[in-house]
Amino acid sequence: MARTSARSRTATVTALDAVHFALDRGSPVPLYHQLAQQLEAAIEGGALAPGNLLGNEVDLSVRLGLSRPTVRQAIQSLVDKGLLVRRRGVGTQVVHSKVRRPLELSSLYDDLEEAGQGPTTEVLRNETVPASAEVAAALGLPEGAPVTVLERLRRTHGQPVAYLCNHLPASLLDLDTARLEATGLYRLLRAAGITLHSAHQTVGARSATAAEAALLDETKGAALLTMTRTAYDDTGRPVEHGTHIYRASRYAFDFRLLVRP
Amino acid sequence: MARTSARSRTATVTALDAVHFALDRGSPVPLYHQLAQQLEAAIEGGALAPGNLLGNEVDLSVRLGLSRPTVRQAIQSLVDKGLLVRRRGVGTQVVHSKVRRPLELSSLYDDLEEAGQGPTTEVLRNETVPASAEVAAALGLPEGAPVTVLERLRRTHGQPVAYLCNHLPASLLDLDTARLEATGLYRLLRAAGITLHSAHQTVGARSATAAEAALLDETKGAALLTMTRTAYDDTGRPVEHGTHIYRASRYAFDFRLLVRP
DNA sequence: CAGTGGTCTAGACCACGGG
DNA sequence: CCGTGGTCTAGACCACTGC
Repeated sequence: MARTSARSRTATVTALDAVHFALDRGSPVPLYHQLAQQLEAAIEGGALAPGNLLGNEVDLSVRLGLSRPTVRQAIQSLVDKGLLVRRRGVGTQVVHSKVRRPLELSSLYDDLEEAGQGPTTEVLRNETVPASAEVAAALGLPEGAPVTVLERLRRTHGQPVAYLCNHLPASLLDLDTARLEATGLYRLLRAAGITLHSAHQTVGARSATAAEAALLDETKGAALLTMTRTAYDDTGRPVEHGTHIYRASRYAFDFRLLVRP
Repeated sequence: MARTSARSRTATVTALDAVHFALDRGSPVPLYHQLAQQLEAAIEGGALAPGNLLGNEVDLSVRLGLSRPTVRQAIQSLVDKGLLVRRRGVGTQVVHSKVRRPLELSSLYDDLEEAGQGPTTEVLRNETVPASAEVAAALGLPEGAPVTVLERLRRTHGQPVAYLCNHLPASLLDLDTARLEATGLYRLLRAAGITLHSAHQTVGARSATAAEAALLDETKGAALLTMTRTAYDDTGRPVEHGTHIYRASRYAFDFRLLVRP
């Protein structure tokens, strides 16, 4: 009884009290993930405004019928995503920034899985060749090993946007030209059971050569955005090495960073 | 007894067996973090080669005198850093890529906290002005609110590399010109107790105007790398908005991405 | 089938921050 | 001081993988 009155006395009213959570213990999706999704929905939907306290973890776990570590795991995943902030002695609150929708790092796909408009891809080249020294080094293969070389031209609204040149170990998969024109390379890799895990990128700029200008419908000397990337699968094996050239007048990289202390 | 023999029978010999771990329960640094650091050192030092299995978590926790969740937390932190991979039914192994040293995302600081060479910074401007519409929007302030505007020229080896223009809420802190020339803006922010948490960046390219060319010792029309960034502190409040211009001939962004499924 | 990581529980004590 | 998150324990059962 003393316990109960103490709890009700100290229980802080939070915006979370009004939110209903539906947890399905029979679902194959983990409880902490269900909770995280519903918390995220509450934040995105405005039920939890920026700066709102979440209320302490113990009360929340009691209310939800979960253990505290499980609740913590859910909250932690949102902290990792940058949606929540924890403060010792204070509580957990919703982050203040308004713009946080595309917080998932998408820059890996920015140029491959497009939003909205209708991008088209023309495959200029798709064949197997011996690896050059540079490609071999990037892919961790011996020089001369067979690699698939891919050259593509990407357009949006009929206008060229980017020239993409990629190299992959030939043993990895067969790339169908028709499929490549219909979808992105990364989708094909994923469909082949290859899950990307990390990538190393270098982004620079330079002036267009005459050939590049002709290909991209620019004038010679126009500013181009360049990117070279090596992507690794979840075991750390190099899977793809690409050299991309973008028309700076029609493309920019847009991404978010999370600083992990 | 049966237990013991069973365990020794099933215990897999791993490269980890040879590694000595020293855990200090009296230390203020958490056990899981001590373990993570020592595991990382073992990997970086080569005691654990790429592809090596770590051995199961239960055995490891017994050997270290820790609970399994604690060991898991240590391992998870290295998985998050991209050093380890977990596979159900298989085990935890060291990732294959050789190049993983600068896996911490450093691109936020690439241009502000330099490596090696001796960069110098010349402060061209450091004053308080009313916020323009664009700056006010980026910083979440009313238009006309006082902001500190900062213009700097960065050189390495005596050659200009970048022109940096930054805006900060004037209420945030006082920026000492002398200190700005001696260290980076982000170091000053950190020293003032402001911890950066996330940032939104846009990277593009364009041709130099005559004025930009003169400032950066380029020729008019030369390719420039541009970057605009808004940085947020750990509560999600905008802290800084910058527009930077880099000489593409002397600078490129180099960074790593981790794909979180 | 046996071994692995994946998830979850029900407690405990500590360190920090604010009133 | 008290409430918060931060850390840690000692178990449990499940799902997936590979043989």
